[in-house]
Amino acid sequence: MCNVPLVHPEDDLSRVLGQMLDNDGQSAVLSPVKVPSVATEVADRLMTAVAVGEYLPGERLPGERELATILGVSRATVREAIGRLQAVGIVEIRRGRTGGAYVRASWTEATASAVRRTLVPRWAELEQLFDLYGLVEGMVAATAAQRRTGSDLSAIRMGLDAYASATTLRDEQLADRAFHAAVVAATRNPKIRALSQEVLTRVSLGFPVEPYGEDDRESYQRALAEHRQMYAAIADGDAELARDIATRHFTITSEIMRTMLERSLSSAPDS
Amino acid sequence: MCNVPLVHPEDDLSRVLGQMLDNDGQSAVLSPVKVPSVATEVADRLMTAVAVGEYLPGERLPGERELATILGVSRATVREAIGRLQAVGIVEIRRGRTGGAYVRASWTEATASAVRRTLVPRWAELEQLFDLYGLVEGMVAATAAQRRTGSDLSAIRMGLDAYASATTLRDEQLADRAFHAAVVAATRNPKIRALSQEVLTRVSLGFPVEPYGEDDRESYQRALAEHRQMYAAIADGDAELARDIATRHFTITSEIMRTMLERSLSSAPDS
DNA sequence: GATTAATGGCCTGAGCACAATACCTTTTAC
DNA sequence: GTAAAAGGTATTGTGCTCAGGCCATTAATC
Repeated sequence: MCNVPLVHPEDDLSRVLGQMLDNDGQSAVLSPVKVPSVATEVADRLMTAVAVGEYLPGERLPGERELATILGVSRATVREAIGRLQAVGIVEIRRGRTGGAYVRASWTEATASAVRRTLVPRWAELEQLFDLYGLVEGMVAATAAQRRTGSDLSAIRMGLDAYASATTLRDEQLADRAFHAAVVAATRNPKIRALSQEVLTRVSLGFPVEPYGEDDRESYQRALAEHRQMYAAIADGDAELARDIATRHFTITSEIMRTMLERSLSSAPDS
Repeated sequence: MCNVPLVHPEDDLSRVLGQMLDNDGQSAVLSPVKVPSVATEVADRLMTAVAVGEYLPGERLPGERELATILGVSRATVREAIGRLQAVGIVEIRRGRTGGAYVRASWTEATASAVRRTLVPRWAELEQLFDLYGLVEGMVAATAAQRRTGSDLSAIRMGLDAYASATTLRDEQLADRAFHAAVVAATRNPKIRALSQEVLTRVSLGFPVEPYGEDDRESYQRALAEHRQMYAAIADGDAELARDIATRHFTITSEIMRTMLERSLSSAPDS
């Protein structure tokens, strides 16, 4: 009654950013309001989880009931969200005792179809996002180089070593995440971390786009080399070098997206 | 039936960013879902408009019916949103023929109260946002320096000249907006513009925080000098210089916020 | 000074998304 | 073969939002 908050008191103060990142850079202030449904929000979260590698191909998402509890929504809403991931080919749903939503592992026609339906209409927008992604990650790396403490550095080092010694795809992926997480943490600003993760999600559109392609040794070697360079630059406190390396490094994502797009177009370029 | 989009097809692809920028940088993927109401979204839009200078102190926002039409929501929703801005002291509502929601011009107790209720509980978060703001604007300036075309440069020049020759507060403000808008446009990426504007809004929390303080010549001179330096750096294509200048320049905002906070605390530090 | 127009303030009813809950069906572990 | 665990389905209630009309207030206009 006497404590009406400006927006949301605790949970939500910056969601507007999303709204604006959508409609190009136009002043969206006077454009029609569009509030996402809860189901859409949940679908976004799950996509993000997959994109970030929280759930790897072949792994199972939490059950519907569990997700409903965790997310604080009804099971019907979770079902609708999962249904969208299924429709788009991100997960495959199995019934029965060991059932659930499993992240799709390999490239199927359903995946290709999903790629066509999502990447093609958005490609122009994605080009802008790739650009932004590189810039933001460059900013992150440069800031990390300037601010990293000794413990930050050792955390990054651990991620690097783990990545270098990874044998399985899973280890590789985990180490990659740990490395980048450590770099972002070295900026010592949680908001930067949030920005970085969000831009990644927007860029990847829900597909696992980290260099986890099936046994792609070339990408791995390149990523490893760039990780090493990035570590060195951050250790030296060379912000500009770190920025350059990071900006280049994260073009991997856009290249993967490009590859996916081309593959989907060549496989069955119909509707 | 066969075209289920990943998230939203057209209107909404990045809103999640907001959600995540809120909850620190924690992995918000498994946290409870919170979808904003339409009323909250509208309140955010209006706050943004005021923060960005779309409506200056003393000016009137569009009428309830008009806003409802423009935003595509019901009048009841607009009313609720405006009610929040009023409760928080951003606007003052007048009735009758020339009535409407007027942006509060001067420092009132209601403003002080609003500041206490919004700034104080969020100060730690705001410090992080100030930091992010400077980094992002530095990134913008550096990118602009690298990519600006001749026409970009002349647009920036126009904004600079207009700012230098501004006599009224209104002119000053408009020129400042034009200058910064031109710089952002020079990055040639609408997504960058969206990011910049959003971070500004989050930082300013709905208060007009640009250096439009009542006849503050000192701030004006400083801003003018920094604008000149920034223009020169961008014209020279000196990305690093532009970055440094911009990062410093945008500390003005955080300083103004700091001043507001101190003023509100000294005036009536009760609830 | 009376009229009129423009505005905010208020109310009602319909529609819809979501939550809560129970129950059914399928599949697998034991 | 049975029980457990998971997805599939249906029902009901609630709160938010919209649409629309009407009232109250103020100021411009005649």
